[in-house]
Amino acid sequence: MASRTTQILEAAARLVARRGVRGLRVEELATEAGVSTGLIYYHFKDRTGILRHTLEFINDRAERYTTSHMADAAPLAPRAELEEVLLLELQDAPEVRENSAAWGELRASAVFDEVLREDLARATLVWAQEVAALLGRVTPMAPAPALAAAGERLTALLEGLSMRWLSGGLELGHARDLLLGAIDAELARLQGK
Amino acid sequence: MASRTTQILEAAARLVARRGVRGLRVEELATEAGVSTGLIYYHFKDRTGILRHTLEFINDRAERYTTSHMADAAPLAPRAELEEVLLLELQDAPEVRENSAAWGELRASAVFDEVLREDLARATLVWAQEVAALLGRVTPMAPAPALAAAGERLTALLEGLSMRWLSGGLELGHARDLLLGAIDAELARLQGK
DNA sequence: GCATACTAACTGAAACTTCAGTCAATGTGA
DNA sequence: TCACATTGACTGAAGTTTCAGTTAGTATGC
Repeated sequence: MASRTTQILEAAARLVARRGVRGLRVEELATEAGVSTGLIYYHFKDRTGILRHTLEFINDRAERYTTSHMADAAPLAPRAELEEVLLLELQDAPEVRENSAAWGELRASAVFDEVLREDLARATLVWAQEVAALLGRVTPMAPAPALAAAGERLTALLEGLSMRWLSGGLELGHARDLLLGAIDAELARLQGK
Repeated sequence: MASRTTQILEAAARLVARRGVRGLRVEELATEAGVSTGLIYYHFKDRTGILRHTLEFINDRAERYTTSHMADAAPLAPRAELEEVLLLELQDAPEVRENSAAWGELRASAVFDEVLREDLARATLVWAQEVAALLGRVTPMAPAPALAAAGERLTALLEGLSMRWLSGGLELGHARDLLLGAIDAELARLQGK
């Protein structure tokens, strides 16, 4: 059984995905988590603290479901693995959608909230580096800075596509095709150079 | 001279860019617009109404802003023009920053607000098509669907980079380099095919 | 009996909304 | 031309609501 803290964070992630960071009310969070408002403040310093931990939680959860695939029986070819890791974020599974929505909200909120920035920037960096590492396994001869740049571009693109998908401007399948095209373009560039 | 309603909406757009949708205070809006709080409610039903009209206003302005640029008949080489149009959104000028921030807020809000979606999707489409047209002038032999896809990718990437820039996770110069790299990759792909 | 976990009820400030009333401009009838 | 009536734009303060955060007190396990 999940700890109280986890239970609250799960509810927060759910709520952020449903109502947005802007729409997250502490009292509503308490109801969603099935606890009192006081308990929220017992476990978290303040609303911003809730948000910061929610971001961390979402990030950990995303990492878990991306890396858990890596433990699968069949070891994939580097490129297939790269594609799978990136496409994982573009699926209509409730948890994935929730993660993407919450991530987008936190990104948008960080524009106006200093406190969220550092954690977000670090998480983004780690993510981009992971993608860069995967790219490196596909094109081992490519120089590190080029890999890093490609990793940043692919993750930034994925965020952009994800927002369009969630805001209803882009079909999921089309978003996936666009992302695959970008992977193709980046790899061609890395190999050609 | 702008009408009172427009004057209020301009102030609201400014404030949304500065403080975010959640940070928009009616009293602060009144001050920014140089009117009384009462007048806000004389012209708009309630806070939600202000927001709805403001986002619509931003959306219209963004659409006008991009398309008016094409009328310049700038004597630039196709590729230079393409780069200029895209890099326009990544500048530290107050007006650009305001537009980008407001657009990001609009995009994020649309995830939770049905009403905003349709207009947003249309503006996005127009923008992506404009970029596709510019790409087509650089690589006239490229098939239309490939151009359209590249236009969608570049604009989505730009949105993603813009958000990272505004949320403090990316230096402006680096964002510009990344975008130029993506243009390079897309053009290489269009020509190579 | 002490620490940890937890709740219900409450507080205060911030912010949304309303409203009674002012003001300038524009009819309108004699 | 002048007095009076009407209207739309507008103000600022009072009224009301919302919400993050607090507190006092209770249960539970060690």
